Amino acid sequence: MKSFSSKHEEKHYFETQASETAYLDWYKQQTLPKYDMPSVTIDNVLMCYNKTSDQLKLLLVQRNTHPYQYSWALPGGFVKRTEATEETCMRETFEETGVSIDIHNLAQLHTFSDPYRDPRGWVITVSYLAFIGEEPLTAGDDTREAKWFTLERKDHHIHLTNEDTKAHIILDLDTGDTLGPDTLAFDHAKIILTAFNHITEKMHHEPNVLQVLGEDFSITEARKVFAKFLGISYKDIDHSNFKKAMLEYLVEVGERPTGIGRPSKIYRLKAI
Amino acid sequence: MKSFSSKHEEKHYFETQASETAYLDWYKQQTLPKYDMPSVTIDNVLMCYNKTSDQLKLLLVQRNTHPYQYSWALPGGFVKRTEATEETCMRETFEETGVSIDIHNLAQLHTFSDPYRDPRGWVITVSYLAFIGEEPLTAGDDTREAKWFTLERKDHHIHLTNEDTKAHIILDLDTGDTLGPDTLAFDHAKIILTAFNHITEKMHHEPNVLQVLGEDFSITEARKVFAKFLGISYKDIDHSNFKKAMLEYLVEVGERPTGIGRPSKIYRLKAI
DNA sequence: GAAATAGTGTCTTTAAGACATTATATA
DNA sequence: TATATAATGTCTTAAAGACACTATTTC
Repeated sequence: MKSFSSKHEEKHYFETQASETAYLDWYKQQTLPKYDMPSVTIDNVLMCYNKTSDQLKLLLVQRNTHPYQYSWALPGGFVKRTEATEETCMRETFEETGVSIDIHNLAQLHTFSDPYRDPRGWVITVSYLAFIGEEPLTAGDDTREAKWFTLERKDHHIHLTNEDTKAHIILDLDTGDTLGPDTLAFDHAKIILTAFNHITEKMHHEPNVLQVLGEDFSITEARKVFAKFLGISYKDIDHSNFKKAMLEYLVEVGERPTGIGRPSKIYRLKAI
Repeated sequence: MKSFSSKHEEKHYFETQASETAYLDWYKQQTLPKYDMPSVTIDNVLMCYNKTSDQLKLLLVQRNTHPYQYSWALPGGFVKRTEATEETCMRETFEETGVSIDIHNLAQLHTFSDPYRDPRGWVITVSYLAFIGEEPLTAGDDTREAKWFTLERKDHHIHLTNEDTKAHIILDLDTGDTLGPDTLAFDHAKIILTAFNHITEKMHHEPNVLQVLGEDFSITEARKVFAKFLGISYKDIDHSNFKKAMLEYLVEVGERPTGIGRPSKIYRLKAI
């Protein structure tokens, strides 16, 4: 075994002279100076759409402990040692809604790192956006109080409302402020607005939002989803022009009776 | 002072009954279960453009220790307890190039979190993109061996070359593989490609890349920068059409003789 | 047939692109 | 005046949008 006259010489030897394998073996045996490290979490903006009620939905979880007791928060949680953040997002989403999300349907939004964004300490969060095709009947176990909120854009505000709990949260689209009677925990208002703007900007060229409609959907259903993000009536989106623009991203897969009226053709998002 | 019959009861009291201030005071006194926490770093894709040589430049630092000894890496470093990642990026960039970057000229790209992306342990990195208007004569202190690489797009490859060290790195734009004689450390090839694609996709609608030209620049200079990212000659970008499209984002601020030929008008990026 | 819903076709306006012309400098 | 460089103008083509019309269903 090699011997060294000083710790510094040993370090220099392994870092620059030894093989990489030898270096890594040595490195793992060292007691490292304890740097301050942050906790890392993910937060997921999880959306779905209810065709029957024509409502866009966002999942929120009510906090029953400090900090932000009684505020609403995005589903999320701590990243584990062996996970990429995408995997954390999928795991947490499954744990809280029972819904499995394909990794390709997950979009990373932004990493929020204000060192004081969590009053308990240093927590950095990576935010994600996911769409699911159906509203699960029960979102999460009862203890965590996960609820689907209806998301409505009106003027320069986003309204988040939940019938069960009578909760009502209002976000200002321009300033990012929370105005409603109820509140969002941490910087989750910022995350939700980031997600909303992300979708609204990109949907015309990458209409992944339509995943909220499930596998198959009609042009009119797609118009309804778009209208939610634009804060207008779906009738203000011209069927013909919309179809012309969207057809680039869709494949026709059949036809479906629509109750009264002419049956609608049904489409599917093209695989990218 | 309040007393509790069990630790659990105490926890429950502070989390749900006490005031938030009381909760936080209590929380900070607790010895917390040591969760595994990652180190968090930033990596900065720092670009500039040399008008004289018409070359796009990217800053890389050669590693002289394991792991990835002798490979080239993006400038970056560990996030400190009191910093947002943007601040870390600005600090590290200043330390390594002497250049101060305005926070508004920093764009967050993506957070890379593969738990095994660093052979030494768990390191999550937040990547940034920054443009600086001038190529500093000396990039960083000598010990860290920071060098400006010329970035050239040819066919489906990106060539990174440095004259001093004769280093040459080739990246495949389609697969993301590193092909050249020299190599990039960690997943930095992926980060550079993310940055390159980010710029190329967005420059027509948000021409922040033009910050590499400094405050004031001509239409032709802007065409030359765009051409670098498209891998074509600037003459293949029609002056008239390009100006028509860009004028939306520019303000005319004067005129400048160009040596031979008609003087060019000079422009500045509109403040958003 | 009336009402409801969806799909198709046409015309207008606007933006994108190709290309030709004009303007201002230097040698 | 020739040449280099940059700016401007015109024409063509393609995309975006407004609007009218046709098709298929239920009551």
